[in-house]
Amino acid sequence: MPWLRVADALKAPVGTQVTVKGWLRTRRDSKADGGLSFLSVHDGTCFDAIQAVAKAALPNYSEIARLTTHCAVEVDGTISPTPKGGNEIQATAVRIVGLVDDPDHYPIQPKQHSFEYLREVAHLRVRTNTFGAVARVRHCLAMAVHRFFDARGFYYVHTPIITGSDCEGAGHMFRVSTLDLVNPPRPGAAPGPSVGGAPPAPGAVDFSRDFFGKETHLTVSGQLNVETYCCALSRVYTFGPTFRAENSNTSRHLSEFWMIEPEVAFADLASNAALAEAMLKELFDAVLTQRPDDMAFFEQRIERGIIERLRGIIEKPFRRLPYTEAIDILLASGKPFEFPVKWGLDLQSEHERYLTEQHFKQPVVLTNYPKQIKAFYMRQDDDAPTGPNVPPGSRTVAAMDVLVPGIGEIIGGSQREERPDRLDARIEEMKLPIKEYWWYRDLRRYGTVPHAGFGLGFERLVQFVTGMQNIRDVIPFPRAPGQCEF
RNA sequence: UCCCCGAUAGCUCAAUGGUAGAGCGAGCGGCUGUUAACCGCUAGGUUCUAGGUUCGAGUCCUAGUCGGGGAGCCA
Repeated sequence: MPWLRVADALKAPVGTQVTVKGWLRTRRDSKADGGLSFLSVHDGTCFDAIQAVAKAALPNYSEIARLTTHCAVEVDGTISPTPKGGNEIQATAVRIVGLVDDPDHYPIQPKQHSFEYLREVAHLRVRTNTFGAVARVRHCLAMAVHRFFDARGFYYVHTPIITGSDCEGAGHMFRVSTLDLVNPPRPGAAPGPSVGGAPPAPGAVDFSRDFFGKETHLTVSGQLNVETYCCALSRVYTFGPTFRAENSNTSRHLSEFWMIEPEVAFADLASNAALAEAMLKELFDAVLTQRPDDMAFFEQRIERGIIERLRGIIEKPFRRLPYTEAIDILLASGKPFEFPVKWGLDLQSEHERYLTEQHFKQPVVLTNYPKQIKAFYMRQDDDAPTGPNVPPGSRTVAAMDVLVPGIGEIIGGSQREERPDRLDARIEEMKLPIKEYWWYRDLRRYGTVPHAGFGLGFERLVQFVTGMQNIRDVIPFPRAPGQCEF
């Protein structure tokens, strides 16, 4: 008999002889027709399980009648309609492949479990409805990302995970080292082979003897590297893991997460924002059309209205809003914010939430932030901002944040500073180690072009699409401070 | 990292400083084309960890670990 995925067996014509292989969700027994068991079998190929009907006449029925949740089985049988509509399998054979040992203590039971509990059994939680659905939606989004960029002539660039520059500028980094932590080499200590690099300061650890001959870390962003490929291939993107050693304990932060970073040559901030908007809309559309089964589940059990919200976002243009105007709106709102609203200060969560959830009720692209609160590589705007709330002498940069209701910042990006003198001036101003940026600055010396890009937090995207509240529940094995089991 | 809250059976939760309980799940039986099934019986506990107060601590105190909500850092 042909082995069908459960997704295909559910659509197969009545009368088809099939084999399905998978795991039991539940078993229910009946004494009707001389005794039968209903086995709900799923294999992860779609949200639904298929019901197999096993009659007492089967030679191994006494074993079948003892099957419990997540026992592995192979079922041969004939596709038939159920009395209530839909397909089921009239089993001619049920082969028991793997039993569940000690079902009383098996961590996953046919009942609602809290997400906090399931996180402690992350190796098994993917067998549940919710985490199976999250896994499929996550895959669907990842594939849609690649399709979106491929269709527009972007090249997928594998930027390095290990970085030798500690100047990527986005928070604390994880050290990568093969040195002996207990007794690291120091100058003046027992001599050993030096791999290379500058002589260390007295008393400091001698990283010239480390694996790469210098200090190395896990990357906090592929952007600086991908800019080099952008300045040769025109349209590129990275999609890979990113590491932040920050002590963040929130439902929106991970120590290890995946980020999508496109970079486009001969592009300005406006086209950057347009790309971000087109991408998000296409991703939402992909999930709605390709995973209606899983999205129906999220709609029903995780967040009411999520499907309509995504549809609404696809249909309406995003709101564009310069930072200066956002300040005007916040000041005019009369809301008693906990943190001050003042031109030059960064917006707090409560301010962003007011804009997306109350004032506009839709995604908002905030642009042209004060230069003092943004990164060194962002392009300095030629025009000075004007308005009643702008202090004299203020300057902005071509930065953008895409804010969405519920999550907040989902994308951060900018047009990059392509003018060598202006870039150097910013590096000096911010007292960054200019020597470390030698190859990044070379891009401005040799055939510089305006270019722009952004970073999309993949897990935040999955969160937004599914309505899952905690980011630790949209990545298979979350890494967070104090959390690296599995 | 900061503020607030929490941790008791496999899971979700009760228990005035004085004998540790229920529902679900599991095992056994009954009933039923069942599908959050239903009914009965049974088993199931180092009350997060380490100290302390007390005649006596699940309960009070201290510290830690982990989890939740909010904030910061950001994606």
